[in-house]
Amino acid sequence: MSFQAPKGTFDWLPPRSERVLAVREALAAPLRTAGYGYIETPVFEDTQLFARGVGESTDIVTKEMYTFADKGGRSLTLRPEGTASVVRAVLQHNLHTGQLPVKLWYSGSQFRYERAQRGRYRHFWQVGAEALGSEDPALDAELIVLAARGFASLGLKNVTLLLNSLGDQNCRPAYRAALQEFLRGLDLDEETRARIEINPLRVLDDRRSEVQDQLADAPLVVDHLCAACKAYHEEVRGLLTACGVAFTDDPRLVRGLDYYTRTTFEFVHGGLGSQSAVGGGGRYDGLSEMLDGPPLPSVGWALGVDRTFLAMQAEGLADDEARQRVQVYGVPLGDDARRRMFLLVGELREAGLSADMAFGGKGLKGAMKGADRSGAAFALILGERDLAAEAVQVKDLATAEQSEVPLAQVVEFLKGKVQ
RNA sequence: GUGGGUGUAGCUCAGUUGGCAGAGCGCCAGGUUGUGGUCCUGGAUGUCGAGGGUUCAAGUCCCUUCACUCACCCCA
Repeated sequence: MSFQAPKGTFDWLPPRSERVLAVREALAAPLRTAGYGYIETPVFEDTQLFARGVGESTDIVTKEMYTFADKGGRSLTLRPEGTASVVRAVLQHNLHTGQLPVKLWYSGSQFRYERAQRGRYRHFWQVGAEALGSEDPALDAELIVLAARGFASLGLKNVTLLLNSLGDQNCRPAYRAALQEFLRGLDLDEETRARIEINPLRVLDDRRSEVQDQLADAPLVVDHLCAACKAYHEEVRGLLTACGVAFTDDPRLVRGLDYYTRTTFEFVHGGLGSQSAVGGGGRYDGLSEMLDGPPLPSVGWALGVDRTFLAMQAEGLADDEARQRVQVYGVPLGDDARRRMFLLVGELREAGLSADMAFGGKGLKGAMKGADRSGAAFALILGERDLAAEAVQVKDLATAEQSEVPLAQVVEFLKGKVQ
């Protein structure tokens, strides 16, 4: 085997792929009921969009982007996340000049150049939602509730919601300074010391115990929120509680992208190997301006499709048993019968039944095996004798009962039997 | 970018002090020349990841390399 999927990528194969498709649909379904419109944006964008939107100091931008030059010399990057693209599209097409908020959802591939491990790949899939142009705690709460509904609809029981507020341009600078002062006094490696100056909040997110052990007395954002941010955060918390959505306050939750303000949240699960997040998001009131747009306070999230599937596997919700692929399976004997069966299978499909047939000139036994493996409820056996009689043998594969049905009536006959 | 583990049949994996390349599952065929699932019988499939070295002899020992995987960093 000379070719294989590129490093850090993988293929979804049946029957698992069908379940992943269903996961994607289930995560998106609540958004459709809440007035979110579907948006598709290019898989690649101007590199600067992500550099400015995601943040120059983030790991995503400094080392995880798939960046390449096209034949025109433009620097393009495969999207590492969806929000920057959506904001760019909204600004480009002036969607924000209509009624606000603009509510959009998307679903698709994302790319990050990382060392792959369980739950973390170079090519992965997200379902995302964004509500742009409105500063309303109910909108933050709505999105969180919709995500929680999506996970719940898949049967997931062990998804936990972590919630925090990062403050805004009024209160964050003072907090940031206080945190920096604290962090500078710690014993940290060079890379982390550099991070203190660029994005000190992310030091709080470090999972290494030698770092965490020193952070016990670190100043927390919650203690530095201004009155407006505090009130906003309380409102979000109150709405979630009223909706019956459980959450855990996590004052250390900061997330890795630079654009977040106020509300941040993460849905975590224990079944993802060393990863924990199945989804996450937050408010990004300043992003539009970073991308040369007008002030456009917004909130959004992205849920990891493949990570959600891992979580389902961990909870025993993703059995690999093959499903029924078709309802009816044709078993032709001989060339004349094969031509007639080809037409019959087409008629069945036109009539709304799913149907397949044996291909490749298999013998009867092999064709019957095919019928069995297709999961079909009925096999249609057609040989020379049946053609002469203008009839087909209809075999119930569960009971092994077989009856002869005139070819002219078999479609109606099966419509009555199946479903 | 850094560290650990693993590479043998389509899949999951055995393979002893270096001595004929194996099992289970799957696949194909036959038992049944017009009947699947169960059962019985038979069959095919290998660059033992790749390259080099030691040896009479290497899947096994040594070196190099590649891939996969898990973990760190970080994140969905």
